Amino acid sequence: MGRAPCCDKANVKKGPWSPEEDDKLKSYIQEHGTGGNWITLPQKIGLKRCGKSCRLRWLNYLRPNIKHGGFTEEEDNIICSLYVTIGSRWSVIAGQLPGRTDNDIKNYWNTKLKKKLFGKHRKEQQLQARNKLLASANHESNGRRSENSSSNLISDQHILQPYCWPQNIHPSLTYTNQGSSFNDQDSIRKFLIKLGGRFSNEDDDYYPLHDGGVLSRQQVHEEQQANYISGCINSINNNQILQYFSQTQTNQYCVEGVAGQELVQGQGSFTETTTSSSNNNYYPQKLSGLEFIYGEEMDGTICGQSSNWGETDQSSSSMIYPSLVASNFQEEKPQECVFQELSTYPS
DNA sequence: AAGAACACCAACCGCAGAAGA
DNA sequence: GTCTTCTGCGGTTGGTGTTCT
Repeated sequence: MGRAPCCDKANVKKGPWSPEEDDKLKSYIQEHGTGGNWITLPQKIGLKRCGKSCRLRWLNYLRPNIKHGGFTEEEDNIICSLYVTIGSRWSVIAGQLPGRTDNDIKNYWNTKLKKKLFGKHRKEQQLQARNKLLASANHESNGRRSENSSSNLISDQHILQPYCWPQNIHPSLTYTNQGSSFNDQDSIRKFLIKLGGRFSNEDDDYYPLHDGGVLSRQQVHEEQQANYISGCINSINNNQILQYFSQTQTNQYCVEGVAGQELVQGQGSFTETTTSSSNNNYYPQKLSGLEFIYGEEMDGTICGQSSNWGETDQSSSSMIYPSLVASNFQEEKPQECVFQELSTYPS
């Protein structure tokens, strides 16, 4: 059985709101509140609008103390930092910026901030990578002939400089493994707490579960990494990986956000995965909006999983991504293989 | 001056989770 | 426990304005 529509779509007006409609909605809500039911609200005030549309209009535009445009540098920094940490959770990010709406921040990120931060940088990187590839190709054609050109291409690419996240996004957010870097979960948590303390109690070393239980930070850390890796390599189950964790040092190259996001990073460069919060699995998936870091032509292969992000031409991509190939795993020492790759990339 | 390309942003859509019957 | 309804969220679309050729 399909879900009933929230409104009669034939009888609702779409498109831009008129000043009259704005006035009706604003004055009603200011006088009576929403009444806890957006669906019936438009009928009450005689608006031929969908309840969802009214809600959106109110939240994004009519609500008092809404700021539009004119983002400050400090706000830019906060948005960037949070995006790196928690991904595209615009409502959470908006919660840290009073007067800003998630829609506004989302638009701002997609249209301006992304380009501001990476546009020029990326072009330079791509040009550099392309030149090196050309030089490498010339060298090959003049000298030795490769038996397997594709594998050599990949290894050559690994020599190239990968995309680097700008170091000046936020003073407390760096990608080195030294000093006050953002290289562990505590740092991220402290940073988020500093921004507003919405995420957790500073003294809290335990993560609440839906069933009322708790997980220690270490347990969460291990489970997330295990889920992540098992998501990469389907043939290895979580328990095997957790077992590995219990026997070895935690991999220091996995940096987790509070909500299961991970930045798998190396020295001054990183690759990114995000997780599906909806089903509590920590499987990598597309992190929308960061293709510019990887390169537009990236084929969506994350740790050996292809996720059909779009058409690609791998040979033209200047993105260096640490590929954890499943077949490697299925051989003799699977766990060592993945951790070796993670911990040594990029060399 | 005109058309194309690009940028911006308000609004829509569909999905998932929460709440209630 | 199941179904329905509502809310909130993030991704996407499409209209409009601006810049480029």
